[in-house]
Amino acid sequence: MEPEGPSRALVMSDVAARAGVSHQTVSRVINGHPNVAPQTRERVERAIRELGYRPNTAARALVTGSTRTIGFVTVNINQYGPAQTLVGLERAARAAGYSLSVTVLDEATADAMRDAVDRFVAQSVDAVLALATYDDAVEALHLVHTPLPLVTVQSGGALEEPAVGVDQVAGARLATRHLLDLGHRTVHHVTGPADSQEARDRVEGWRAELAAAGAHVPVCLHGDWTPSSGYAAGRRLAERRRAGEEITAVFLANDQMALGLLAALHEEGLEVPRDISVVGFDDLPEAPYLTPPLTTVRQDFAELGHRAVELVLARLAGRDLHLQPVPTVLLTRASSGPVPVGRMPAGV
Amino acid sequence: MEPEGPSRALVMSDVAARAGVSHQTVSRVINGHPNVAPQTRERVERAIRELGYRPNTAARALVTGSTRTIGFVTVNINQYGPAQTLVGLERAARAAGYSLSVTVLDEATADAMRDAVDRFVAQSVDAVLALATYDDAVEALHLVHTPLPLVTVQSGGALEEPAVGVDQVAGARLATRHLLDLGHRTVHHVTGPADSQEARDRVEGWRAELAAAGAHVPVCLHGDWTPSSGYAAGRRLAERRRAGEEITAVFLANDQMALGLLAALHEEGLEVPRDISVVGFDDLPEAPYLTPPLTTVRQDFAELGHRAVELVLARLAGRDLHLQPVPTVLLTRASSGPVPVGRMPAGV
DNA sequence: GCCCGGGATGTTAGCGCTAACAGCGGCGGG
DNA sequence: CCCGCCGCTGTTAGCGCTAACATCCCGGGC
Repeated sequence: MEPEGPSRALVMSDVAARAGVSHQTVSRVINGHPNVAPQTRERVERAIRELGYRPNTAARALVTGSTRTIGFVTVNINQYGPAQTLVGLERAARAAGYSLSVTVLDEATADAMRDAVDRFVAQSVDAVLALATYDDAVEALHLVHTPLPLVTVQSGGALEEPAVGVDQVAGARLATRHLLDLGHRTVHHVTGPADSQEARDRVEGWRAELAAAGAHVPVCLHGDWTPSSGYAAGRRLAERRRAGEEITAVFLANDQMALGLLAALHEEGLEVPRDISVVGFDDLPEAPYLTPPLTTVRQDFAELGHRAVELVLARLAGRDLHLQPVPTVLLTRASSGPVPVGRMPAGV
Repeated sequence: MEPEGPSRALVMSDVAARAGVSHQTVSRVINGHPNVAPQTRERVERAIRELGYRPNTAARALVTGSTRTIGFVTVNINQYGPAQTLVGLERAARAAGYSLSVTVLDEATADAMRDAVDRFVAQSVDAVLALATYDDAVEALHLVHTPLPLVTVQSGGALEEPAVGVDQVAGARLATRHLLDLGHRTVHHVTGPADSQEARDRVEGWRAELAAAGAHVPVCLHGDWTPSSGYAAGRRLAERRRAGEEITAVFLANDQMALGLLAALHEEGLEVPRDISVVGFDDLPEAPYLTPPLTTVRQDFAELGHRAVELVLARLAGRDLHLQPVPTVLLTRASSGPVPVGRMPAGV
């Protein structure tokens, strides 16, 4: 007879009434406190189930100060890496009972970063995860004065603050070593943007491996992650090759640039890997279907997300954790091959 | 002398004290209520600025019942489309003063979908946005009984519930018409997965345009968005062509498949566009750098996100809005060209 | 048999904010 | 000259929950 529609949100005392206990006992059951009689606990749990009760997070957040939400701020989510990182993080956060609130920065300036973190603070997230591959972003993060734990993902470099990342240096060494093993006397490199720590780490790995092998370290070509810049690099390399320089292997800081480079080499009449071997970084879904299929380095984003959340949880618990960088895997495909005898250009 | 560190969160009464008013007046200023003397308003605003005060969203949410958060649930964020949609949504939501809480489904099952929406309900988001390109997801959404407004993005088809989407049919017609205009007698089509409404819409557009032109409608080849399936389609088309079938133009439901198809045609010794013209859908960043650069259809994801949020806001305000689908643009590049005379295969 | 300790439960007081109402002046009209 | 209304501001009462304290009851030790 009473006009009780499906509306009028359920609250804790509704459950309490049905179970014949006080709302505080319901709270205790929900939060898994000890000192609740097994029989009472069962009764409350049944009431919760029957009513389909869900605690109000806002009220809980107000009193505990914790929203069980992690803020994630990033730029360039349309890039493969960041998108995958987001997926990995969300999955790991969800598994840990947290939800993820996302902000995609329009630009990696200190102001935008500070604003994003500010909004997260106001939103009372428990922690902030920042994908900080760009220096601007990293710097901005340093300037942000926040009472909450901040964990940077993929910031690489000198890590004073808690951070997780993929071992870019090792990945680059893997790629370079692979090419040297194939018999190339040296390996050329097309970098990512200079203000990206990731890009610099890949340069470092490439250089280290060449040095370790006693190989000549050529001057880098500079790219900016885009296929367009890879295309330009391809043109320039072809030209230098025509001028007599020995160029038989190229390692590019990402697959998108490799794609552009392949297009340029093709137009220049150079064949891959017969004339030049090409190795990329990222393992885009399309990498196996390029012409030719691209040898590349894969990063484990699921693992990265997992460790990032683990680190956040540790910080939240007051523990300090020191995590190793996530390892990478080399995927050998047709774009890299041995230097054919007699195919060397005119020589020095 | 007092031990006041940078901590101890700022609350409204701190601002009130500094401005010499009551906390309620501060609240009024923040929420833009009328009936506050200009001078008082100014004093309060200054205090807010000086203190760097930000209202606590949990407390506000508790009393207003609104968290100013929108939940977004999606699958396959590593695909270009979904990732771009996310970016568009986040931007639009932020502009409207909302934040976006993201869930990436592992699989598009009803259970997973219901679970995600449930979590959003518990989180008291104000509305749920669902990227529902797959039937499973759409069905799951229908089953979800939720007290909050639910807006589907890109679900296409018969829209009973509020939804926004890109005009897939028109996009596919654009692509098909372009190829017919180039002189091709008909256009072959490689579809996306059968359980994707988007994919079916593209089929429909392709078929409609062929029918309108009185052209023969060939049997579709079936793909699943992956480069791999495009590659397989390319092999089959090449074979059928060798068998004497007239195949001079292909429209693929996305760029990734087009990429795979280009690789297959290349291996088969077929030249694009001399032997076969190819048109994709999506305009991936790498599309201009494929061999040859890919003619494709671009969707406006920023606009899509904008309209989705607009629709959510309208629903929240109790208004009902009927939005037109977002238009698409054809980008003509080198992969599509006229049918060269005398290049026709042996004929029927 | 009485007192004490501790497990199980209930009661109370906020968390920081907004909405509703109360109060308090000043100005215009009767 | 006084009343009433209105524009501005302050006061009070929750929103739904958890933490701290209060209460009750039962069993064991002296």
